[in-house]
Amino acid sequence: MGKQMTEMLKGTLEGIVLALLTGNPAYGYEITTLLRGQGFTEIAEGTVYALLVRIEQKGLVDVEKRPSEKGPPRKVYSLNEQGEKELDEFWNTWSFLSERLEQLRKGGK
Amino acid sequence: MGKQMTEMLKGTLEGIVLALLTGNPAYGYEITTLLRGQGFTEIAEGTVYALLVRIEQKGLVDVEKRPSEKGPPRKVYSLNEQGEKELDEFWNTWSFLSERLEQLRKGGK
DNA sequence: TTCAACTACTTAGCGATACCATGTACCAGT
DNA sequence: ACTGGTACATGGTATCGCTAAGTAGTTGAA
Repeated sequence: MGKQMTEMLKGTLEGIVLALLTGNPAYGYEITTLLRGQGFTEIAEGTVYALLVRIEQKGLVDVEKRPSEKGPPRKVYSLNEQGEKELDEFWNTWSFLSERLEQLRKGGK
Repeated sequence: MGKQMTEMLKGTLEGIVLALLTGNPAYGYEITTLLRGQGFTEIAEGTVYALLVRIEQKGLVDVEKRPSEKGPPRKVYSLNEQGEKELDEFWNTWSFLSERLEQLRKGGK
């Protein structure tokens, strides 16, 4: 999708992942394929893992290590209370930006 | 609005400014106050000027220097053809991201 | 058994962008 | 002379996504 998308994902990708995790614990590789399946075909694997490290360090998710049948053990991430709070704020920020942009698109000054 | 907004503006602020400039040439200081008036109260002045330098170097805008009655001369930016093309692409990228996010918000997997 | 392919996670270095802080400069009113 | 509004510029910082490469375990085909 190119450079524009790369820049636009900054700040939103984290929210996207948090949203994916709500009521649906998942591990890195799974999240990457999920994202790709939703059209983010060019998401770099390393990006997702780095993001997961970040949100873990920020205390937004709980982590549990589980064995896999076909590869190294998985690190399963689940959204915790603080993560839900962060996600709420994300949606607020997103809504604000989204509304401004839609207004601009309609030619609203 | 905080750190979340700062990150989210990366990639979108440029589009916002390009959108503001469509059919409406403006100078830096004016753009800054316009943005603040539209709710982006925390936009740093330096950010806008740096962005304007950037889009000028990318050839998205034409610049004209005009004297001001109350201060140093203004640099008036107007969107050119290439800028309109870039703005189109911006809206495409934005639409894609926006749709994905709205789907996520509705709980769509 | 060796090798490719898939699963699964990690990390060092890079580029782009917004922010902070500060500085320059011009003008008006007090 | 000083303050405040107008107008632009810049050097350094932090964040975040990408690139590229590596480590490791499993499976199945050659």
